[in-house]
Amino acid sequence: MSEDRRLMVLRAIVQDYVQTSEPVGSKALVERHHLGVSAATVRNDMALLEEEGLIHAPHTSAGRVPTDAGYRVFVDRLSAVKPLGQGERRAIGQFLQGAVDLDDVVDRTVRLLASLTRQVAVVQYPSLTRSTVRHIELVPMGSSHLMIVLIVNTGRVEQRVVDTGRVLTDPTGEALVASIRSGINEVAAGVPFTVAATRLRRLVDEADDADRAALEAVVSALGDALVEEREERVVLAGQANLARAGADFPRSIGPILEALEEHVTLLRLLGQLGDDPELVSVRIGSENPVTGLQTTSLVSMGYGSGSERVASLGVLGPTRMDYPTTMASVRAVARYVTEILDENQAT
Amino acid sequence: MSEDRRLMVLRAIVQDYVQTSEPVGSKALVERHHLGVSAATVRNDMALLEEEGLIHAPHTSAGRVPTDAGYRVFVDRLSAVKPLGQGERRAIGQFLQGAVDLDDVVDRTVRLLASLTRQVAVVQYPSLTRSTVRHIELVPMGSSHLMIVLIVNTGRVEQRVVDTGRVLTDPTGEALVASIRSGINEVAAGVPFTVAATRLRRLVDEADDADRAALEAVVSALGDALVEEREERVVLAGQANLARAGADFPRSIGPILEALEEHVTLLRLLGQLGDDPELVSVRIGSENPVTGLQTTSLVSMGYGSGSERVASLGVLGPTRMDYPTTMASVRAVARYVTEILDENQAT
DNA sequence: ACTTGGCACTCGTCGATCGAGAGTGCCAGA
DNA sequence: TCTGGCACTCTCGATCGACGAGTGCCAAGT
Repeated sequence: MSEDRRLMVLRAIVQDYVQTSEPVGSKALVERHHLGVSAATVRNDMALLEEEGLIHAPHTSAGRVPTDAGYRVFVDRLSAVKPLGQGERRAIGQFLQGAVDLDDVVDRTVRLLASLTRQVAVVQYPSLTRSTVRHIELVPMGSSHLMIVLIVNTGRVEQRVVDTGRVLTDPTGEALVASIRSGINEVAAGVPFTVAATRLRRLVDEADDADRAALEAVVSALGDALVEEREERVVLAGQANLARAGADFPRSIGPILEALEEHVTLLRLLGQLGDDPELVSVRIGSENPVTGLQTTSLVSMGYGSGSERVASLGVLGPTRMDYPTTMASVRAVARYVTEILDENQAT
Repeated sequence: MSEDRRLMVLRAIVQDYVQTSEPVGSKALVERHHLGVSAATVRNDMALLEEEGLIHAPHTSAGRVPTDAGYRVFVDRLSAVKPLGQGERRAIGQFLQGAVDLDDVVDRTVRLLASLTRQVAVVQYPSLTRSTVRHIELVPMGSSHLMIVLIVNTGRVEQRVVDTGRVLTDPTGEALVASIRSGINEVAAGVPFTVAATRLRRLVDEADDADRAALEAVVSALGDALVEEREERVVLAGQANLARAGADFPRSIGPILEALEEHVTLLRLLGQLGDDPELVSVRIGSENPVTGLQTTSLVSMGYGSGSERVASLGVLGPTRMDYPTTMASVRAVARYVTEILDENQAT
């Protein structure tokens, strides 16, 4: 009857199984945890847990293994996110502190996360669409080409080259470039991408006929950059950790590696977070819609400037993972990266 | 005695083994290739080849398998690089043509190479140190900070933020920024990195005391960017192909994945090319100095603007690979990428 | 109404044995 | 120098049986 004890048993099973990676039997359980009841009682509880679909026996005479649903209950009701040790927190800070630009921050973050959790780490680049324009620079190239450099508040830089169809090297041309430069920065600097895109379009409509063509070329290239999908990028690290945990994957790790190369679906996955951005999101095994990742769990969290989450990062591993510790690491790293980005962004 | 025939036998062994991935015996050989001699004769040749260390029998009563040295001879003396089919060439062109900036070129290239060869592809970013400065832009941020944007002739962009320690928002400050901008571009634009670095340093020495500090801050940040090691980056794709070829790797693919995450050593490896930049370089198995990659072969080639090779790309796979086809793909892609970069660079 | 010890039963694992098949090395003859 | 023949070796896969872990259920205890 005691539901409480049944959950204690579930928790014990998860913990033991995570540690030993072998199906856990009733006898081993009562030996390693002081549950205050006998093995036979535990067996009865196990039978119930199996009926509820929380655990499962690989074959008649082996111990029990948690199902995806079992891990779900464990994560939701039976575990607390372990705070990280002092040393680890300091290590995170030091490792990320030395980053020199945004690429470097992302690079260091993903490696840090991989080595901390010993799993595959995934970090999404801060998304442009939710970002703001910091500055747009125009650099003449050759006689009629302009290189457009778009600088984003997260520190990211995008560039494009366009042909204006006009000679820009004479005084008139130089004046034109200067006027376009100041014009677009006036309406777009400091403004979120979506707003900037519409304002720039309006700017073109209002322009003199004479300069319209050149301005139009610049704005349309910028528009591409502002909405472009390619901007959504992810970086991975720690794939080797999959091989180490090879025994956890029934059908070899090939399909998992394949799924990891589909950056587009990975991004979609990372984008689906829970409601509360301060919370770590966990997707377990078959909860996961992506083919190939259904034997894995994804622990992820948003990060980025202040309360606005601009991107996500996370960790992917076997469903048999140490959730409390992994969740702690992911959360700590996400918070740290957010801090770093805030500092860099401080105008 | 006939050395020629012995080499024919070696070639046949390599071809069959690559295709079937099973040790090849004398009988199978005479059936599949018309060598004009009997199985017994082939056996004698095999015994000699084994003495020379070119082939090797996994156990007493199995067929023979080429050794690393055997593959070496095959690559050097027994194979011609197969030209690619018309369709493939066109596919390469189309796939790379749509690239929008340097990141995109590299990204597409690595994916293309991976899917073409069905192996792990490695592409090095065009190295900065062998590149030239196209333009340097300065963007004020806040009251005393400057963002420095360095634009490289390959299309790459680097940026840094420095604190000049001066107020830049008043007229004096704006003039200072303008003068620094024109000063550094005058000496550095269009110039190779190494030269630019020394010229910039001289510029600082000659500056007025009043503006020296601000200029110095800018130049020292630029100096960092010009020599920085982080600039050396590689991108990978196709790791999943390792898993597919899993049977080829005696000790699981873990160590290989680990080695692939050591970007620094990967870069060193890619940097070691043969003398002739037009030639594809092949490093086979144990020829490879990196721990973990000694069961793999690396097929690589330099690429980049015109005759100056600025970086390398390649493919990593099991020693049992189809060398002629792989070499053809690598060479074709390298040439195409070179072309694309040349176009983009055309001033 | 739970809990507990006991016991029969089920299966998967491990190791040994064995036969089949593939391939070799060597020899004697052309 | 090549060829056919033949004895030998070694791996691979299947079969078998003992072993052990773990369960499910039952009857007795609290």
